[in-house]
Order: sequence, then C-alpha cells, then structure tokens
Amino acid sequence: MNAGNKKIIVIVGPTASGKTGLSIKLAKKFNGEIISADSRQVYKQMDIGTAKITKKEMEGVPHYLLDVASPKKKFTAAQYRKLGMKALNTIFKKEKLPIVCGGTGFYIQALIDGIVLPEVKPDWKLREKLGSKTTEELYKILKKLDPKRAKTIDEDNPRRLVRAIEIVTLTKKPVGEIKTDPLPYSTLIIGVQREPEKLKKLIEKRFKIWLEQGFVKEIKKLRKSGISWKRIEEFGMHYRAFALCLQGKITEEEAEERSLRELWQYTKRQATWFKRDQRIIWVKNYKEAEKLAKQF
RNA sequence: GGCCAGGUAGCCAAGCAGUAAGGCAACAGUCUGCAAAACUGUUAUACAUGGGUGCAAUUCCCAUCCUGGCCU
Repeated sequence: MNAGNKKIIVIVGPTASGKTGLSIKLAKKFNGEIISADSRQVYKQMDIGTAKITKKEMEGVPHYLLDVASPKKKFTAAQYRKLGMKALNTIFKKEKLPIVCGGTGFYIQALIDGIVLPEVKPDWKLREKLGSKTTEELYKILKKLDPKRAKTIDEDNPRRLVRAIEIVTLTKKPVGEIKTDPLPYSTLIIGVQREPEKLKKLIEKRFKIWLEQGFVKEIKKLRKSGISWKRIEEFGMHYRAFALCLQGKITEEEAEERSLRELWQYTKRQATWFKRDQRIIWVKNYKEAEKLAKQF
C-alpha cells in the first residue's frame, strides 16, 4: 500500500492538560475524526473517572476506541493496535484526517511505530501458579522458555515476567526479537505543554468535578455489575483509592489524598515517557497547534 | 495535681552504649505483549531541651518542656 501522502495528527500530553478540547477544535478545523489513545477509556462503564468525552462534547466529531471493551476483561496494547489500525483505515476511507489523542504513550507507540504482536489472553490458572514464585524464579523460567526475551526484559519486574512467560506458554513459541512495522503515513505529533503548578491545579479541579459528578457511584456500579474489588483496584489511581475506601480499608479523606497524589505521580511518569520522543512538538495553546497543523 | 507511655528526616517507624534499619512522600528514570500498571535509582548535617555518669550516650540517670492515656 503506497500511502505516502496520507497524514495523521497525534496529540499527546499529561492528564488534565486539555488534549480533548484541543482535539475537537483541530478535528473541526481540519475535517478530522478522533482515535482515543487511553488505556482506561477503552472500557465501558468507566466514564467519570477516566474523563471520557461526552456525546455533547464531541460536537458531532466521530470518536474511535472508546467503550470498546468490558471492564471485566483485560484490554491490551496488542488489541489497541489492532483496533486502532482498523479505525485509521475507516477514517482514511472517508477521506478524513485521523487525530490520535491520548495520554497512554505505550498505546500510541504500539499504533504509530507498529509493534507487531499476536494477541494473548491472560491465563488465570498459569498466573495463579506463577503468583507464588519469586522474581528470580520467574526470570529463570523465562530464560528457559524464551532466552531472547529474557535478555531484554526488566528482570526485577514480576508483572512483566509473568506476562512474558504467559505469552511463550500460550503461543508455544518464543518470540525473541520484536518486529516493528511503522505506519507508512506521515505523522505530526503535538504535545500539550503545561506549567507544573498549573497542571497540579487543573488536576485538583477536575478531580473535584469527578466527585461531584458521582465518581464514587460509578465505582459502586462497577462492583454491582459483578466486577471484583481486586479488578477495580487494578485500574489504579483514584479507582484503586476509592475501591479501598468503599471496602472500609481507608478513610474517605485518605482516598482523596491518595488519588490526587497518584494522579500527580502519573503525570510525571507521562512526562518521562514523552520526554524521550524527539518527534513531539510541544505547544502551549490551540493557536500554536493550529499553526503546526496548517503547515503540516 | 498523681501515675504510666512516648518524643528519631515532611510523615510513619526500628534500634537502645561504639554516631541510626525500613516504609511512605519528594526527585530522577525504565518501558517494543497486562502500561492510569509494574519496576529501578537518588536524596535528607532525623535521635525534644539542659545537665550528669561513662573512654564513648540516640541508647543509662536526673530535671525541664511537649504529646497521648489513665487516675483524683
């Protein structure tokens, strides 16, 4: 497929920086459609706490990769890439401009830089078996099963070791080196920049709004629909904090404190991630972004 | 007022004669198959104050101040 003149705009940035608003403006201006790149907004029933855009806020701009998975199941970067590619093709067919927008750097990388990987579902029995092993033991197991993967993996990270073992065990073949298949389109990556102090305030403000909108209720609903506390805790940050609170393990005050703190820590992790990507052009407002997009 | 317990880095907390674990936070970073996850590294002239006894005290003794609990 020769698609050299096809273009994609990507918008990245820390949480609460205003990516969503920017993406809508750009989409309207340049006849675009939006592909969300957010590892939590893919789940149904998780709207308030993920700051998912509402129908009204979309202003008629089509969105992809929202509400594509059940929170009961695990969604992975591999699935994201698959669905993302599909969305890209759909948008191109309509001769519109795809705008990938989100804060999950890994998903964006999976899509744009094209990490090729088969989908592997979690194997709970295997995980249970591996659960009691030490990191060292896990590493040894992986080394035996897939020496190449063992070479590059972070050997102190049990989470990744388990997943790697799961993958070899289920696919029955070592993957070894990972292939990449970058998209053949030209991409403009815009980063939304915010002063740290300002960002902190934006996070706080948005968090308060979540609470007013019934974030706690949202969690209760998740629980009622049969999702375990453990699973809800896995969603991290404020989902974890309030899940603990509703179980009576921490006070409401602690939950709020913890949420805010973790939200801020997340922001910093995102910054660390995006810092490495030299392709990102950082902007402070919509005007700058529009200018870039025009040139592009 | 009396008795008891305790005062160790921003917070929690171990040690209790040879100058001080750990956890959280903070800061930095990793990431190519769970990524709002998981993991790594770095940082702090921290032992309430004043005396005393020791070669040596954060550690023992005395006093003072503060905090918590109990009693009157």
